[in-house]
Amino acid sequence: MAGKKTKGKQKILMKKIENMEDKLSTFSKRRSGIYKKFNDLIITCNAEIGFLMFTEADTPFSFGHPLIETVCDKLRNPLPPRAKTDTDSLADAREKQRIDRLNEEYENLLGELEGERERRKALEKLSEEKKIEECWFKAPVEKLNGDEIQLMHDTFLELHDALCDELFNRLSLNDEGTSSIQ
Amino acid sequence: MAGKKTKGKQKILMKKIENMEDKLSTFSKRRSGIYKKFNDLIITCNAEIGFLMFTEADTPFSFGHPLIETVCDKLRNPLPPRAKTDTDSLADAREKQRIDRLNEEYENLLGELEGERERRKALEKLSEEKKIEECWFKAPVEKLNGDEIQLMHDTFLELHDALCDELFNRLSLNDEGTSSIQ
DNA sequence: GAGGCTATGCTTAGTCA
DNA sequence: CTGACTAAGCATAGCCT
Repeated sequence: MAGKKTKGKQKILMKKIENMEDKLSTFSKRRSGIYKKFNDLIITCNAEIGFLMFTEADTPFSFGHPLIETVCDKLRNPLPPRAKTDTDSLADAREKQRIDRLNEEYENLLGELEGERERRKALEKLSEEKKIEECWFKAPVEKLNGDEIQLMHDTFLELHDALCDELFNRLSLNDEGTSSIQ
Repeated sequence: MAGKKTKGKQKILMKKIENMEDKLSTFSKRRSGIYKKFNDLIITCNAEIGFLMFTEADTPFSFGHPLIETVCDKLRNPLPPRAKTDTDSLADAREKQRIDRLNEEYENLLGELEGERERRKALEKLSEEKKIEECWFKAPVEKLNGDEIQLMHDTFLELHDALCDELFNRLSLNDEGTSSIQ
């Protein structure tokens, strides 16, 4: 065989993807990839994660383990800072590490705050337009037992089919040329 | 040449890493990797991201887009100003002062952030109550408008991802025959 | 759009500094 | 912890269905 079947993964320039279809595809695939990495960290390092994301169109996505609220609550009640620990050089070393961490956290917190404001604005907008969004899927999937998770999965597939049918019907009626469904 | 220089990346079982040093190393590296992926999504797809994570020891890490430049620089240059010179008592004294100042600012920032969070959560709750009343999977799909159905569809994909991940993880764990999730 | 495939770019475990 | 390096595991862009 001379030619190869596909070009394989090609290098992509780090810039905004203008083509809408490419962008949606990339977004979806990469989001899945990130979620998988979240799971890895949760399992291997026992981490707790809260994640919120909005697309250009303000479509919300979230991920939380355990419940996203639990993670957020932790931010409100940080561990009491150690007042003093100047026992030995080892303690000093720890202090230094702590500065780095605190610095990093402080910078990130600034971003977090800014992000939080943006998100609130987005939510307000959604709320006004009565566009209810992500709620139930924030349920702690991790806490379900095997049967429940299977049932949920099955139910999902059913509903997904129903949605696809509905979408298909509407697209058929509306034809194309207007805003398409993602 | 007979032997190879390193073993390269070896497959890692999806289970909790017990060795503390390995765990810290893995955590740090993977966290960086995830941040990089955040950046990719932000740039290519213009996404807005808020991320919060706690280690077992409740060490906080966060990431937030807008105001991202600061965060990104921080990722690439952990600590620009000070070199990693060895211990100097004068420097140590300053470090300690810095801790207090940072802590103070940190607390202030937390307060602000909490306010924003409070408002956002209130909004989220409003949205949630409205939808969680009825079993979501019984919702009459036909009665949703275009935007709602699109949103619902996306949300299902979210759940599906979560479910698949969960199933996958449980299968992986079962294969290993060890402990439960987390 | 989702799902599957393939080739290739990207990430990272292991190791040392 | 941070950084660097290598090799191999993984993720994914481009295609196709």
